[in-house]
Amino acid sequence: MFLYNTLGRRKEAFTPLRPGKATIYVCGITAYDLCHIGHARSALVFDVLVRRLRRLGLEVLFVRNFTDVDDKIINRAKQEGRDWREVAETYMAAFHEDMDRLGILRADLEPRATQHMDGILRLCGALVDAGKAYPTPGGDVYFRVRDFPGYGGLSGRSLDDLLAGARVEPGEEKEDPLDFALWKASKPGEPAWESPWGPGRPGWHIECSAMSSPYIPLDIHGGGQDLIFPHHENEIAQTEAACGCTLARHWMHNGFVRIDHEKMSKSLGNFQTIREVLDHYLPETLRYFLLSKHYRSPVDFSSAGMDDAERALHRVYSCLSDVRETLAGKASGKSVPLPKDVAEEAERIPRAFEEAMDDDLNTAMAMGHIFSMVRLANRVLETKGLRQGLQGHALLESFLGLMEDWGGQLGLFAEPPQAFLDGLRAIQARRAGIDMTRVEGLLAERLEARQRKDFSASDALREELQTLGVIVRDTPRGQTWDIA
RNA sequence: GGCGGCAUAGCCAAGUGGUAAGGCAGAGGUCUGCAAAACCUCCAUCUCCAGUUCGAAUCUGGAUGCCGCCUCCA
Repeated sequence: MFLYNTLGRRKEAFTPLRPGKATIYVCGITAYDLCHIGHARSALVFDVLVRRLRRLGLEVLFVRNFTDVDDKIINRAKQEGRDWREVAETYMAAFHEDMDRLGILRADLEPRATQHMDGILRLCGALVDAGKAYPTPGGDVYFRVRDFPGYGGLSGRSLDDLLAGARVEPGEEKEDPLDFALWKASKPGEPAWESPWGPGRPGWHIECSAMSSPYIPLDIHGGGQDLIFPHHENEIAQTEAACGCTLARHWMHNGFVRIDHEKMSKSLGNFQTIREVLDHYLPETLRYFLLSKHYRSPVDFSSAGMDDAERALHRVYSCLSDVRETLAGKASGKSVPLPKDVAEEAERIPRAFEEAMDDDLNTAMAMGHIFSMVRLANRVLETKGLRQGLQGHALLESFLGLMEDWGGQLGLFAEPPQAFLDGLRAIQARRAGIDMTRVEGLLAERLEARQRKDFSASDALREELQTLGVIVRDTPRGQTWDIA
């Protein structure tokens, strides 16, 4: 499998340090608010990575932390007059709830910063003892950036570049503007832990160093692209300065979700929470939407894009439904050879899917192969002789197997097809504000008209339904419908 | 100002040297009582300019536009 490594900025063959095992650490959220779609994307990318590596037979240890003590949490707690711990608990629970709905697998370990204070203090102490960090009279501890030779390696910046943008906040007692805080003295009323430098709390970066240190060297360390600098750069400096070894061999960073061409973020206020989106769309639609682009590219979130995703999913699930129905019916048992191109495609596509997934997790391309497979299945379904014949039947059987495998890797297509299609119609109807009682009445009327073979009445009803936004379809098994 | 990324059809989106996957939308056809779905066919030379090469969307240089990081951020 080839993965793009931010360290070195190129695709590299991924070979875990210990054969057959992979250790992955991904930066999770700071628990101070509801998650938005950007968080969903990050979680999703690494969810698919883990699924893929497991599918390849690797034993994966997947760690995703929670930052549960931080300025933002403290501020939120102050605003709401709540305890900061309660705020953190609330939003960690919300994270789980939202991610579970999106079918994102739970991490094997979910360390929290507050549970790792010993490790954090040990790490700070070791860095201070080694002269790589220093306490200030005010009780802060800073990391000496200039003493760490590789600093800037991940983000591709030189110390001079960084100096131009560096600034010192009033009240900070840094030796050098580049230095960053490992430990912050607490103000009265703020969460505080005892330390050799007085009561304080950890800086953001050191938390991750402490939480990941039991597992280093990591095979893969991941997060959003906005974490490359300074978070991951600092994490590398702290961990590697303290232990003298490599923090992670492979760094993966997902691209942003944008709205109107701008990064979706809390500070810009242009975000949509996962919950808001799931009020209007099925979780699988969001999942499909996000996976239909490559994980390193930015993706523009829009309702038009989500509507497209719905139609695409509809196509897949309709096909799955038709295939299942055909397989449940009778087969002729006759040998009816597949058209040559169908047979060849059926041979080629599964390989192509694997290649796409192994090429830096190219889910967008993999999705293309899935649709090519769907077309093949539909072609077989198209002709009676073919779908009931031995070879066609076998192809449809293997199609279902492949879709289960592929869907399992992407976290898609796992619903019973009819249930999915029903759910899709329901949410679309709700979104369009369609009066379902009325629709059902008209559908019943039309059914009767058709039984009477009164086609003009039936067609009139179909038109009426159409103006309501409902498309009616007549199939060998009767009348079915969809939201336009 | 420093560093980095992106620019592919009406929309979304793959494709890193060999002549443009896939989805949505559109046109024509098959099927259908008529439709719809499905299937078949059609629909781009890849922002611009200049190079390298037998050959470039893919490499190099330049231009233009957009975005990100440099401050909390997935």
